[in-house]
Amino acid sequence: MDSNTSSEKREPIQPRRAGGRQRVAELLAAASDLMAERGYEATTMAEIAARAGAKIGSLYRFFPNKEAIAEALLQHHAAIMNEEYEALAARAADLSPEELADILIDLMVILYPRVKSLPALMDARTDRAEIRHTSRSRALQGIAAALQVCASGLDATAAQDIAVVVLNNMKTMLGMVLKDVPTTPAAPDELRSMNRLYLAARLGSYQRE
Amino acid sequence: MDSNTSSEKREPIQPRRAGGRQRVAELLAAASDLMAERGYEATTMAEIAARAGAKIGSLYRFFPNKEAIAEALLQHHAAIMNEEYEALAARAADLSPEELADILIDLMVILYPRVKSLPALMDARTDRAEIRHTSRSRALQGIAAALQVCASGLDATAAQDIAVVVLNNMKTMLGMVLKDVPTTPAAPDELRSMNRLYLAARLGSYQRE
DNA sequence: GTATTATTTGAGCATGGACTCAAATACGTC
DNA sequence: GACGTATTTGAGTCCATGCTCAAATAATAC
Repeated sequence: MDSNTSSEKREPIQPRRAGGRQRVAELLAAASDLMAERGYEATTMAEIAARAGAKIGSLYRFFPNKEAIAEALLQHHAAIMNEEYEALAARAADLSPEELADILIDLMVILYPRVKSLPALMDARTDRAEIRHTSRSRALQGIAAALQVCASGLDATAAQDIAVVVLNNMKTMLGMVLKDVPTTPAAPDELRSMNRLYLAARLGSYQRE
Repeated sequence: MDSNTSSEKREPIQPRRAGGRQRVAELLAAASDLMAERGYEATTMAEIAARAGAKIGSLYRFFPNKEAIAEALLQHHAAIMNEEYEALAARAADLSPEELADILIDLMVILYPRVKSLPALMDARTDRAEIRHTSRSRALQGIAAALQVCASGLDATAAQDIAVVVLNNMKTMLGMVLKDVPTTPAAPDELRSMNRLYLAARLGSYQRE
């Protein structure tokens, strides 16, 4: 219906002074917190500015629109996740399936403080399908890689399939811990044990040592 | 900030003619479909009316506000779920843990066509926490009951804990089937086998026969 | 100190969407 | 067919929120 008829997608202005860089950081932090609390849609631009101690105009100086904030946050999250999954693959070699299972199941919980708005952004019903898919793929890839390192001989396809299931377990655990979802006290342990049982069964046959 | 100062919460007008009852049904069906597609927030009252072939004024005759639609839908869903879980408990007695696992894992998928908007309504970030919690509890209770029937001797607390995990597996399966989430083709089978493994391990010891 | 440029400010615009209401119309009943 | 009531209609109100912009202010360079 429209397209790039005239107004080019005005690209974000980069801060050029220390103060500006700090503002950007504060704005992103405020946005991340708010979106984690209320969700993407329910978080207003005015609120973001207010929580960062800035005025709405400052917010729009550095971010052309709300989407841009989401993108910046996802970008940031992606970097952190990459890092973390690489670290995991590095030490997965000398882990038993059970140990790997226990590490994975808590991984999102441990990462959470650094990527608070990730769940809100992944759930949001905007476009942005692309970057969301990328983020998810990266996680799956990271998990699959760790699985393959742990169970050498496991083929890539199976690793992907298992990763999908394990990623869901990780998300479930995060939900339980955040009390997004009311849970019985022992439920996390149940989840942990299911995850362990599953990976032991699925990776057990490939285990060297 | 406000409270019930004056305007009583005008209670919904009940249709008094056949035409009215049909309208209500059409409106609810349209709302359910749209909310399933777009989510609660993103679904507008105008769209709901339009899809039902009605005008906005008709919609507001039978539903005082958007929340009321959500409530009516959840009410409806609750009834269906109750029914289904009772039926399950009735036949759980002569099922092996593995069989029960396989039935449960697909239960949401099978139920889905009749409760399309349930996920959207459970995810929505409105108040309504109460009714949402009720809905979830009912599901957990239903699952726990089936587990206890299948594994007589399983105590109620453990049944609840296991139910929490199984319910999450059910939701995950629904997500996979609906392609809410991109998945490898074999991932559903992985999930199924994990669920079976888990319930077999957890309920196996109690099994009679 | 003066010029230049980055940053801040906040009133205000534009849009969309929840919700209202008085008048018109359809239905049912006698 | 006339009356009463249920239902329909849709233009219009209100308000929240994303976003704009010209003017003020602060930082930096010389």
